[in-house]
Amino acid sequence: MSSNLNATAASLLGFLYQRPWTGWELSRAFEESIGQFWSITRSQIYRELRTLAERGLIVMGASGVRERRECAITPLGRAAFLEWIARMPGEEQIRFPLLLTTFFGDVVPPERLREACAAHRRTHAERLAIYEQQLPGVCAEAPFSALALDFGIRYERTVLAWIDDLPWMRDPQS
Amino acid sequence: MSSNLNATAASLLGFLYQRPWTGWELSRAFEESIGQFWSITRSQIYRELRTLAERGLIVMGASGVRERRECAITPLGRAAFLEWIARMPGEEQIRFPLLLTTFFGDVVPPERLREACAAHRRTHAERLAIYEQQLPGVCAEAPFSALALDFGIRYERTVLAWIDDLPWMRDPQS
DNA sequence: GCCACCATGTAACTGGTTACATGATTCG
DNA sequence: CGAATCATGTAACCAGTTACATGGTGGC
Repeated sequence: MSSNLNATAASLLGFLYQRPWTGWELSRAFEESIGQFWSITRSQIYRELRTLAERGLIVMGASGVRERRECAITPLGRAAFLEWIARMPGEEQIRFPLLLTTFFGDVVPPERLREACAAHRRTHAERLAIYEQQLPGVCAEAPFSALALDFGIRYERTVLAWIDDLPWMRDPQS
Repeated sequence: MSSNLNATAASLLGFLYQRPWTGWELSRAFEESIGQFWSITRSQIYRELRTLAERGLIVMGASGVRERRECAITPLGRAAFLEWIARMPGEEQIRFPLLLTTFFGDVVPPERLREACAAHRRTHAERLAIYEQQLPGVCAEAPFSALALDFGIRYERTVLAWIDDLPWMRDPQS
């Protein structure tokens, strides 16, 4: 078969594997689960859903209220997903602007470095708190998701520790 | 001014800030330094260099041997870079296929999970070793780069620890 | 002097983001 | 009932990737 799925389309199939969803619901589901490590925008979701439908991997129901349409996976779609998910996953890809700021830090005013790091620290601390709060529930209900969530927790802790150890975040005056 | 630089173009200016480079050299420089956390391909480099030249932020020298052209930053380019680098950096973005595999792991044959994790473990261990070997030199020569490298080291250790704690990597038989 | 490999670049395609439009719902 | 907000989707643009072309260089 060698279904030419891209990872974004495939992960949509992953959700659809369990039950039908609308585009909007999929968007929310991503945001609330794997979104931090596989982010996609709504526009992309709708586009991929369209092409999945064209290829017969899903079927789209009739428009309900407000153009809302449920998408359901087909047997062909199930087969394509199972094939995709069992393949060797590619390398991760990270784009971390704060690391660019650090890398070129010798031309950045130290006060800006401190501000930027402090701001990032806050959002990472918040995310960590949310993850930790979610963990017990997810562990009980979706053990595989919990393993991904565990990565998130470890990742956020790593980022926080790194920020805290930056020279301009430790010295009272740098 | 509000120079509309994207992060990729801006980081090229960051290298050019110090001295002239050719496109090829920039590509190597990225790979060997920040590439893991801000990867760009050669095609992109050439395209961005062209538009930077059109906007007067760099000048491109005459073709030397084999079409090779040195690019040099202009005063306008310097100003644009300084402005860009002092702005608040955006959120990081991660796309980690192995996490998708894990997230949807309940439909993946355990043996495949083990293989995939083992393969990733190897490449992450290799990267960690390289980073650790580079650290002393970088610390001495480019302290800001060393801080970014330190993030890389912490990150790789986190990934390795996470993989090692996955249930299918610990149990003798899962 | 030929073969393999390294260096240099472009073009076309695919995927991701931003901006916009508009129809339901809710709440004061 | 009017304003604010939530839900739903499209279109256009921009960034990133893949595939290709071709000219030097170095080793045998």
